[in-house]
Amino acid sequence: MTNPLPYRPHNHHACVSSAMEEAQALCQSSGTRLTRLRAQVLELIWQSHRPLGAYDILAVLNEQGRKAAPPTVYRTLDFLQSMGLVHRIASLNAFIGCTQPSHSHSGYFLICEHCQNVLELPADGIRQAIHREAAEQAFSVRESTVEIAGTCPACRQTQPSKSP
Amino acid sequence: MTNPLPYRPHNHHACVSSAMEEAQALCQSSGTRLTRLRAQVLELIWQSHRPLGAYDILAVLNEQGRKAAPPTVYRTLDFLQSMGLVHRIASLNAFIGCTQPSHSHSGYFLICEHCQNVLELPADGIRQAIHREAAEQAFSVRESTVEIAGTCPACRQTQPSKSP
DNA sequence: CGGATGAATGTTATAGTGTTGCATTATCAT
DNA sequence: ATGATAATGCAACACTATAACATTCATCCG
Repeated sequence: MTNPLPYRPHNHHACVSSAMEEAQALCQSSGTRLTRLRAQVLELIWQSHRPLGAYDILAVLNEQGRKAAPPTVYRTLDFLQSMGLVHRIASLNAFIGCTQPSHSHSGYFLICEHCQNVLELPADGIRQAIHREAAEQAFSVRESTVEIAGTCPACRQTQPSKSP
Repeated sequence: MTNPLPYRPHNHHACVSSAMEEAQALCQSSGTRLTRLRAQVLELIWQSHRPLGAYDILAVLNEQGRKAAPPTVYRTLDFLQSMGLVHRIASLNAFIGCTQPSHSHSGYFLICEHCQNVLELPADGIRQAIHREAAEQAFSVRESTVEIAGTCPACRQTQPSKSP
């Protein structure tokens, strides 16, 4: 029904393993530990290019034989977020792997409402616009949430129109 | 402790009543009904320039003698949102009055993490940047969520620095 | 007026999301 | 090894939101 891969085609296996390697390196250099649980959760998230809910992750962990309860998942997600390895998408109550974990940044997302794929944007233009508008209000920005819902190019072709 | 008024000073009573009048007019012209309950909820929201949770609203309604349960509040909020009279702030699970109900638009918000006041921006610059970046990805935008958390000018003066 | 109709609200129950607090286990440096 | 610290297990709970059905309210038409 919906495509498990992002609409921008790529080698998914390579994409996951390179993300895992990058995560490992990041944790080493920061003196934190990418434990088995954390790696497991990160990999789950990366295997899906669409956002996963905390309870989705929980269910998979339990299928995999680990006895996990909600706090386990949320703590793990907190860690991964603090490392910049995953982002939380507030409008979906869900989590997605960060494509640029090395750079500290807020996430800017294009969310397809048809196939649920999410594309993370570098979004320098948006960031600049935000800081410009904030500056006009003398507001100092800590973090910005930008979540753009709509239709990705692939789905627009498949479902070209909804007009009556 | 925290200031119940927005950091941009204004005549709050007038601001609330003009919002209520505008809401009344909007509903009349669209053939919908601004019932007592709906007006009550909208006024509650407007009286606070900070976002209110659905259960905050519920509590006040019950204090005011109405026997309300969650669906009552959520349905009312759905109506007010569909009229563009209030916005939901996803990152806070809370609701705030819309300052431009006549224009259809997404909300762009500056959220002060210290005093909880929220300022809604017209944000043409941000909107343009979003559409430009989306267009580059051939993504068609339906709705965008922009929620900028940080410190408002008033709070920056009060709590000038958190650096050690 | 009075009944029919549809919109709005009341009511009960439940689903979904996230947190607190404390017990236990694993890891690491001495 | 041992003691300190980080990570995970576990139980209970708080907060946010929706489903399904019953009742009340407003309006329109005869």
